[in-house]
Amino acid sequence: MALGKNYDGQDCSLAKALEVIGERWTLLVIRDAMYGVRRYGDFLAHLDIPRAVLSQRLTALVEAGVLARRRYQDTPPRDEYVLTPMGRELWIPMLTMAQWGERHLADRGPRRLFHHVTCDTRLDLAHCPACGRHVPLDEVEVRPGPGLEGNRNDPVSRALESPHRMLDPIP
Amino acid sequence: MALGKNYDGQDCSLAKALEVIGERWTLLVIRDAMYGVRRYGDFLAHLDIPRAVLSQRLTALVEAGVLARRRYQDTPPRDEYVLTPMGRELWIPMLTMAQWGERHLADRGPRRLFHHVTCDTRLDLAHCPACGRHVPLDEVEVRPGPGLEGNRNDPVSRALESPHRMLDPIP
DNA sequence: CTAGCACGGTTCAATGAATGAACTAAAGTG
DNA sequence: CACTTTAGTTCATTCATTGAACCGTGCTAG
Repeated sequence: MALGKNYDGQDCSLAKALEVIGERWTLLVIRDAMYGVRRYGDFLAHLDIPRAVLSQRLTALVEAGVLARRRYQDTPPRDEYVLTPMGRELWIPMLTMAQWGERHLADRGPRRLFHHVTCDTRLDLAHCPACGRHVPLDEVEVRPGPGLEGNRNDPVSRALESPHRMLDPIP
Repeated sequence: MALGKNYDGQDCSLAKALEVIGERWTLLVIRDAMYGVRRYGDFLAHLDIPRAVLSQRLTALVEAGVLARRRYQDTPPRDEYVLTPMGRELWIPMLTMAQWGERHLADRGPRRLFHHVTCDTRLDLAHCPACGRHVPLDEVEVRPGPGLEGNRNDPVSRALESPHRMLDPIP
């Protein structure tokens, strides 16, 4: 196996998934895309990621089919990165992973609460505990939780200090 | 931020979780522990991982509370690595991630099928679709799926060619 | 009693990836 | 025309991963 991101001999779907989303920074880029971040500069400011790494990750995610690059204005020509349906489906692993972190690594309580907007129920796992239905990403709202530090001042952090519908663009 | 595994400014539970489970190889080590792998040599043979990296990951996971190191015989003294309750809870993010990989990256169908042993239902997501209950790891059985290549010959790969109860030690 | 072996590591040089600062380029604005 | 905004690229340095070799403990067979 070469150095780097592949797990060639593994014959395992988890390993295949990790070849796409397992690199450093990648899942945080996708998390931001789920929050509605679409522009290079917004990712950059919210993640504190080296520019070269962000470029590489965005390109790789577009190639993998997780993000799509889309022209949103012509003068000047500007592209944005939005989640594909395949990318949106990462919502469930991401939520369950974040909730695991919340249970075991957050000493001050949850930082963000995810609610099913159609019934206002707080989510746990992938099914809405109230209505039993599977909850798609665009029916979810994030709200600040008691554990949030709020020590950041970029546009994304500020937008997430109030309830925010997932996938809605950041102002 | 230093180079490496931390995401210091993030104030996010997903980032905190990724500091523990986001490094290269780490989730595959945990996957193997869920299959019942416990010994250094078995991890080594199944993962094709450099020895130094495996040592570092096992030590880090023990420090983080995901694995516990336990003496299982005294002559000669031998330790094994087993999942803690905190580690077992990673089951749900791992399953959902693997199923995402299966849906989008496996061209030949699923490699492994996960069934709820109490009702024999194939699992999708974290709730058993038949009985509606949340499915804990020790009620799950893995079975080979049609997409499995079966080109490996270490003890773990061989054990997983027939149905195997999760967490049961590898023979 | 001793040579060999199994297991669970550590050490080390080489290679590749991440980092952060500086630079580039295209296009619009005052 | 100078300046800004956005979205990158380039590059030297630092750090992590790799794979091969080595180490140490305590059996085990002759």
